[in-house]
Amino acid sequence: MFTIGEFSRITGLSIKALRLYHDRELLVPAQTDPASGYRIYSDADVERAKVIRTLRDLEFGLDDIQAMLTDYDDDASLVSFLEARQQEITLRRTHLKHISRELTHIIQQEKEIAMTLQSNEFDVETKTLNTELIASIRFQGKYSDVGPYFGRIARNFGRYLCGKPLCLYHDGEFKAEDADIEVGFPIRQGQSKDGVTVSELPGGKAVTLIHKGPYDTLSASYQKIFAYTQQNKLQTLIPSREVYLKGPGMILKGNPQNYLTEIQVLVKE
Amino acid sequence: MFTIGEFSRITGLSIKALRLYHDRELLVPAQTDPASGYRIYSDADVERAKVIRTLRDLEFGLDDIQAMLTDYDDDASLVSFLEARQQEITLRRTHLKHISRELTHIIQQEKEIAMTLQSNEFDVETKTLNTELIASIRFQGKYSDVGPYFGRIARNFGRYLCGKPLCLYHDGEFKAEDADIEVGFPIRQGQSKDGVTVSELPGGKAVTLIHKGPYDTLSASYQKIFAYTQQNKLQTLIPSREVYLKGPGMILKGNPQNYLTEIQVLVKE
DNA sequence: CTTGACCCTCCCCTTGGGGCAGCGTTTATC
DNA sequence: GATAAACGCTGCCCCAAGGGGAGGGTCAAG
Repeated sequence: MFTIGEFSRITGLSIKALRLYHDRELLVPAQTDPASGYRIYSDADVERAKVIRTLRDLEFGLDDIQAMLTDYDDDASLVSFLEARQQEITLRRTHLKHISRELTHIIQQEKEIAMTLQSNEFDVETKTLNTELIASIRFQGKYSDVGPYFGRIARNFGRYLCGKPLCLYHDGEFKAEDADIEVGFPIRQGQSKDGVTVSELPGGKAVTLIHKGPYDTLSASYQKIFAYTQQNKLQTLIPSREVYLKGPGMILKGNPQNYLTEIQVLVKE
Repeated sequence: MFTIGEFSRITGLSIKALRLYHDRELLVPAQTDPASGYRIYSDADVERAKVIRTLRDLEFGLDDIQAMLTDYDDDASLVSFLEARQQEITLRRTHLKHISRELTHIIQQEKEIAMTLQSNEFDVETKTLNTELIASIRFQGKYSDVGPYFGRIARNFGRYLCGKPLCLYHDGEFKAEDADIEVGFPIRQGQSKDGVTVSELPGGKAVTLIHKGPYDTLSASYQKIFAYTQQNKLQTLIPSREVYLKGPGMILKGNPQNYLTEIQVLVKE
């Protein structure tokens, strides 16, 4: 016969838990001293407590445990309970897996951006771009209309995205109203569908500059780029490209002063 | 401007949740009609609500979300939060994985037993046993001492177990007190360690009988077996074996009347 | 007799809302 | 203008499985 403290140490169940189980009639001590109210547990109670602990470790609810202990005396009859629990846990696990993947994705994105921020001095550079596979939508409209198009591509190709969103400007001049804009994402693979075109974006020699700040100050960076191309007698090609290295985040909108946009202009070699 | 009901439909957050977030000052509506107390939400509130929803979908707590929205305006600064959450989720996932494995194990065991129960008529049979790799402990003592030895083997070889527990009786006669008993489990692989010996249990022609009932009635089944061997002029070998197909379950003790024990006695061929 | 360890009951707290009662407001319809 | 349906408000209790603590009784040793 054990006091509740001893019993707690034996079974690994907290005193609070034991009192709760007594209340719920899940584990009623063999005796209760009527005078003092002290609970006195027996060896048989130890057995039952161990069973309860096992089931709690499997994260069954107290009500389930109650039912299992009341109605059954054999593991075989518990199989349906176990299978139900198994299924719940599987569901929960896949859900957590999704969350985990999502988090990993966001974290990785942010880390890449942090590296770009550190390593770059935001000067005009000349580099060779690789040909990329992109999923894109081309439309006529205003720049501010791009949001939903990005959303549509992301929904259709979410699993295959492998880079930052970008815009191609097919006009040779600036147009506020009726611009010929193509929005897209680099993807690993995929087929055109639902109005989204999968195509190869050709690479080549390009003059690039990373612009830091809100989108409405991009023109200053364009000026730098074109100053550079003229100075170096480079002939620019259209479409020009903007790669949105860091814009509004996955969660927060962020400070536009910290947005990073790489402007890429292909030039004749 | 939206009423709480409209806002709820827009954001996918329940009215109850919205009122709670207001209480907690996590999402305070743009205005509150002083006369009626009606909450009136703005477009800016929609943005904030979406952020909150995203974070809730990642199963952040309201307090965490509060902190994230109060102190930061950029995803980059959330990375430490995200990583902490990531780690919690990983922990939780591995825990659930353990539970899931445990459940699968129990369920599978019980299903095997259920099949044995259906397909067998509990008659004396002659069959050929395969050689098995077992992890075992041999000791001198009483039958009732076996429990802890099984526990020790299971702890050391838990991952490699691939069959039912068994006992080998090395005495040629019945001994109550100082029997020479070897307890073991079939395993897939492993090395001797911590007093547990890994060895090959030789197979061969055997006379077997599945005994149904508590262990103290095993003698009746032994009697049947030896009656059979004598009748068929078979010479029995020691050690004899008991394989505990169904004993006390992983969770419940079960009804001893339903215990199943296969007695195996090798015979000379 | 005291002291410290142990035990009791009772109440509040946790998370993220759900449900309901009781009452007020808005809006459309008659 | 009246009325009813739909919508909104606050306030209270509820969930699971205990944890924390207050206030008070009990037990064993010194």
